Amino acid sequence: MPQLCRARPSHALARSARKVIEVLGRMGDKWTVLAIAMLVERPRRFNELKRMIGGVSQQMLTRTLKALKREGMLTRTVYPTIPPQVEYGLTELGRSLSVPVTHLAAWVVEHLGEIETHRASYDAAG
Amino acid sequence: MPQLCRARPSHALARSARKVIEVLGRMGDKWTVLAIAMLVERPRRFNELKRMIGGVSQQMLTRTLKALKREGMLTRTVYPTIPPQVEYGLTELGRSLSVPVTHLAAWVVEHLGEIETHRASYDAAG
DNA sequence: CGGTATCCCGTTCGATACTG
DNA sequence: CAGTATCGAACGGGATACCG
Repeated sequence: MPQLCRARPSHALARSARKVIEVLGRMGDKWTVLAIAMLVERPRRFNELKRMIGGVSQQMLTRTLKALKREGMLTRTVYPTIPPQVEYGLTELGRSLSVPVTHLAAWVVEHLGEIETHRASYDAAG
Repeated sequence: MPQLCRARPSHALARSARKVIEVLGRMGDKWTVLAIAMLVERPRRFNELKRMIGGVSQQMLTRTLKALKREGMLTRTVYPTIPPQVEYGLTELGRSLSVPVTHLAAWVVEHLGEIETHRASYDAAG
């Protein structure tokens, strides 16, 4: 693990900063994390994902999946049936990413109450 | 830890999804992660952070720090000297967040080459 | 079914200038 | 030094309609 937790962690991060935040930015892409999370269990079809996530437009889901495929996070398998089927699944890279992402998501879930308390008191009093 | 890695992880995530992705979105906020990373070592002053991060506008850094303060991730200490000094430091909450964030950043650093390879071949051939 | 194309609005963000 | 104010440019992202 390229030293991030070593002597001067900030510098190690700063060095690869641009590229890292770019990829990290994708995690913030509203749907990326959810899409990955939905696929941890098993591969799923397009509309299946759309239903599960809920509130995502067809276009945004398409964009998200395409971006993830571009980065080698998931596979896209087309079954030339009628009507056509397209199945998305995590690659090994995507599966490996899902680990730290899940941990981060777990942290958020765990501390959500605390965060909202802070927000409330900040907004109320400053 | 509200079950995220249990039987049906996707559903557990989907339930708190909206709020989680909102907070997770902040991680994607271009500079949030970097700001947190820069403060892991020790508290720092505004322009010190600005210099370290590099490429961030004064306004965006202000916004980022304000948002993080609002969520209780960091403290803001004003020393009424002339010229004024303002020091930012991680709270316990922020420090606890820095753990999974650092892991995720480490994952990105570790797999950056792989990701870029995928992107290149995707862009070249499709 | 699983997309792509088009339009259009709100927000984001950088640059610049000004304040305490 | 550490902000706030204001202004455009760029982008994200929804709605809709159409294609293979």
